[in-house]
Amino acid sequence: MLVDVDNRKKARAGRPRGFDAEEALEQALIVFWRQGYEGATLTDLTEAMGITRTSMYAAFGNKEELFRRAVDRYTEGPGAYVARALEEPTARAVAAALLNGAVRATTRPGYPTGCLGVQGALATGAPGRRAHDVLTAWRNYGGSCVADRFRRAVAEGDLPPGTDPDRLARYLTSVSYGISVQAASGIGRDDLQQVADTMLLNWPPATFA
Amino acid sequence: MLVDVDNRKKARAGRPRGFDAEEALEQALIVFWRQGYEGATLTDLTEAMGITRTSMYAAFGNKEELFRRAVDRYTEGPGAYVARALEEPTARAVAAALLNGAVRATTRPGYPTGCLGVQGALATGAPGRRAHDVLTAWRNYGGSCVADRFRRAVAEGDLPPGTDPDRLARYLTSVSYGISVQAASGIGRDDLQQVADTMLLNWPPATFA
DNA sequence: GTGGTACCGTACCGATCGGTACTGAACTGG
DNA sequence: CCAGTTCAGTACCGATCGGTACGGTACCAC
Repeated sequence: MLVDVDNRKKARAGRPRGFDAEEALEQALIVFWRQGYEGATLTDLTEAMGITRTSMYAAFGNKEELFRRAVDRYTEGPGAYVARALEEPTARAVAAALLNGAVRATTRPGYPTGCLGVQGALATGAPGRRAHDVLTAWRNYGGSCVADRFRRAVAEGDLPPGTDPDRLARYLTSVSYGISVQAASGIGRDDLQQVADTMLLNWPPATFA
Repeated sequence: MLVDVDNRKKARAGRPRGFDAEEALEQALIVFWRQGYEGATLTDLTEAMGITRTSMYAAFGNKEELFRRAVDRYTEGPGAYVARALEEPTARAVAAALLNGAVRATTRPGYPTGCLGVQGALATGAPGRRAHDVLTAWRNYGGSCVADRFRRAVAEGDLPPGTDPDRLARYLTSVSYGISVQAASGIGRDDLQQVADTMLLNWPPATFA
């Protein structure tokens, strides 16, 4: 496969693509989000994307690659609150942004409830193993970023000395994932916000060894 | 279909069943647990159960019914800690039993990681909708039982007056579901126990307003 | 024994799975 | 214009999906 080094506006030879790949990916993302990797069939996906199977395979490779691309888009779109949260100036603000962001992202009107990173491929058969691994890595990477952020907070005196940043990060992300599961169960935004608020009211939690 | 009113030891006419239905159900439970409803094929299930498709359909009806039976067995087996937790004498003991039970059940050696009730059918396509609904109801029922237990605790003065039992239950179950997701991500038992311990160290959480 | 009944295994069902070969059509560079 | 390239739609691929028809077998009541 030739690498398209110059992928700017310069028109390539041949018939130009007849659909917006980003918009199509957005629709695929929504299907994966609502139905999970295994529950989303090629027919479901391409119908939502408004293109044929052939066009999908030409543009994205295969179902697995499409899923990967959808996860990337999710990370930069509905899941972007995570990266933004990590840039907050204090550990408390990080926790608040993460929890409030989770509540909003998992109950966004017009979008599926819950979190793609949680429900996209939590338990799968053999054909979905790759997707499962992708999301497991996605979750664990996110958790490690939070841990790193808290490590810095401890070093900066922003968190009590002796705080275990890994433990605190795991606790925080657990609540975040719990919110996602509750959202997928149909719990409303206000009730989930109470969960987030409850955690923030008790922040930072005692964690003495 | 005739209802088998007298299903006790009295031998029915015809050739007796050549396998242990309970043991077969246990194996099916494990497959559903690890692969989810949609990810578990009839071939996966029957091979694990050690019986043919015909025997499975004769004994359990169809895949959906088998899943329901597996969920029931899960509730009475690995998930029995929930019912036991609700019988603890204090709200704190309830929370401790629930969290410790979740940690142990989701990281049981020889069993799949995570919780069947969470990962069995969190996001599905149309064919898995029933399974999805079954587990959503399962989770919400469990949550309502915890809320009822906390309502009693408030009435008994076991929790601070003004405590919102629904809110507290949602918070607790969220952490429990979060533990399940983390377990499915491969987080080990010790690390998950820290999550449970962290919550218990901060119990009961402040929930004013 | 004999008839009736339920279990078991094979072999198969239509439908759908993810993925592709092939045929034109639409465009660019020369 | 023409040659070369890429896109799109149809029609199809083998494999597998959940589910079943059917014939043989093992057991019970009588």
